[in-house]
Amino acid sequence: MKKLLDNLTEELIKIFDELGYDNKFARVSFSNRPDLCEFQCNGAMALAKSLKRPPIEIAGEIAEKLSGNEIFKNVTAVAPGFLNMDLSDRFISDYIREMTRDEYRFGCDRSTKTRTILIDYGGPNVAKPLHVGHLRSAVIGESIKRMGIFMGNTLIGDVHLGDWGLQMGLIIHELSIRRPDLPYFNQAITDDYPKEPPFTISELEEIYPTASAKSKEDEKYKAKAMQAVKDLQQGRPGYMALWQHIIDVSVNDLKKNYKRLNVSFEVWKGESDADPYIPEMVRRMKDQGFAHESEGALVVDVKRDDDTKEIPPCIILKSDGAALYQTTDLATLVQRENSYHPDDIIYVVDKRQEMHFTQVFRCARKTGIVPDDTALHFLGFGTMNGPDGKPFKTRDGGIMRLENLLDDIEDKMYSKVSQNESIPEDEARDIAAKISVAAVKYGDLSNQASKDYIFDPEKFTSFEGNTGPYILYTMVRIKSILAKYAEAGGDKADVIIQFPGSASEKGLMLSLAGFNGVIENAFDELAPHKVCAYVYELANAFNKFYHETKILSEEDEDRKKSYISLINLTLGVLEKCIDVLGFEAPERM
RNA sequence: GUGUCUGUAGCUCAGCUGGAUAGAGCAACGGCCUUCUAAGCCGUGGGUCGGGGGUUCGAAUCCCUUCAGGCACACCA
Repeated sequence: MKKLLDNLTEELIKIFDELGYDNKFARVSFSNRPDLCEFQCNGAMALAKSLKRPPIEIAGEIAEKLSGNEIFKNVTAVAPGFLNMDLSDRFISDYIREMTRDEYRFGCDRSTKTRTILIDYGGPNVAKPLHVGHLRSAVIGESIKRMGIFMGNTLIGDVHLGDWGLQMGLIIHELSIRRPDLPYFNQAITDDYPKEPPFTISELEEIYPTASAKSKEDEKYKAKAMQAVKDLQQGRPGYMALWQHIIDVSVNDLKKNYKRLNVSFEVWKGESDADPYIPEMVRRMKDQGFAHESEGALVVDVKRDDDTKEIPPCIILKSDGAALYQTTDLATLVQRENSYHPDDIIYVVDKRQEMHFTQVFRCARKTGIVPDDTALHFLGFGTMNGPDGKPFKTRDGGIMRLENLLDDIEDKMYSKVSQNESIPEDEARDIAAKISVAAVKYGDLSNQASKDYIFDPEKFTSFEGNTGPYILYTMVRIKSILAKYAEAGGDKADVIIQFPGSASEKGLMLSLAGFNGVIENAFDELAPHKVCAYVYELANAFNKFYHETKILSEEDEDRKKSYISLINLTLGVLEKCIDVLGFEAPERM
């Protein structure tokens, strides 16, 4: 379905062409002065100079041509040269009616060329709990993934686990001290290891930091851990089996935590999956002359003449011959190219890693790991700060677990929801969980991803104004009306859309009509906050309409049906929007 | 030091492919529940858009400069 503004712009283009004016100035936009008009075109002012005529005259000429047009009404030229116009009642109601016929997409067409897009938005380490630092990547990435799918693309979300390297050696070594009796450490045994893991997730979460601390104080301990890594990489059976247990236990726990946030991944690949590609990749880089030695390390130069700053070379192998994280990320690209041939790869990672990815991207292009027609996107997000403006911490300054953060928010929500005594406890728990997710995700997503933002639990749980709960509340109101309508024997599928009967009704219609443009634009720009802004505007438009309009007590049956159709569409669009943002609304609250 | 991002109401943030009187929310103050959920709606007060130049008919938006803050700058990830 053609976007509203495109429809209008096309009308203007016709006029501009007739008059012989450059039609690039014909663009129509939503008015920035809703008190004066609904839409505007500023082209006359831009044209004035080249035409050497007063802008108001040009605008007047266009307005003249538009009189009698079926799409517009109240077209006026205003000093110094604005062209103001409103939409005809017929056009807007026709447009809305067409939206209601498209009950899954609401007039938002799929992209003309659909792509396979790989999105990397997890990055948790195994054996370590998710903490607040993992929140943004998960929330933003999930939303972009959902937008991409809605636009008709194939999206592959990859969690990209940190499941390789020293951390694994540390755990294995620490475990070998605590439980030397385990069969994994007995080299005589090479098969038939126990199916059950020898630890729980909480034990694992304690072992790792303990081992990490020991390794920093004790050189010998560290050396042994590094030896364990080497043995693991060479495929020592006991270690491989143990490693698999660590992964399984961790992944299980991670899935549980992500699920709470409505976040899921299509693939659970990790650094270990990239590891086998490293030797071949490095050899090719050497053979093809891309890599050379510098200060003992193997590097690929990635600087360019137009750089505004010095971009250091991309290190492929350290001077001791070991791979490092750039190597792993490059090998991951080899693996992704191999497995999926994506058209786009999007990294949703902390913006502090921008330099690293600049190097990796350039190196991947230069060495042909990634073909020229594969787009690499770096979507860097800012830091989540506490109310004090500094990185979010627990009360005593430690790292806050994501789980604990969500528990806190959920408890506060529950105490609020449970004040409504008509709601049984189970349902109240469920509602509180839904509102919490909405509060947290909307609070995050409504900020531009690239900026730092302040996460204030008090603010997020008070939920008045521009918040997730406000959106949910609006939706619950609509659901409640629709339920009562159905109880009284009405059928919301019986769609009638009449001409708008009030300013607030037309306002709601205009807001609804913007849906397809907003989603398309938000995905193009990888900007979920634009969906939030839209959802808020739409909820406002509905609440204003709701306040002024008695829907169920309307006596004119057709009028009532029209209202029902309109609010049903509103609910559908809101549901689609929050689905794309990654949360859902309860039936009541 | 170099680069980069940010600076908009008391607070938290939109707006930044240049357009009319710079918008929301919170906080403050004042209205609106015998009627579809008041977690709502309506209104009032609150701004040198960090400062200074420039381009333009027109600048929060583009350019230059300056101040303040964050972040990154090859063998950690």
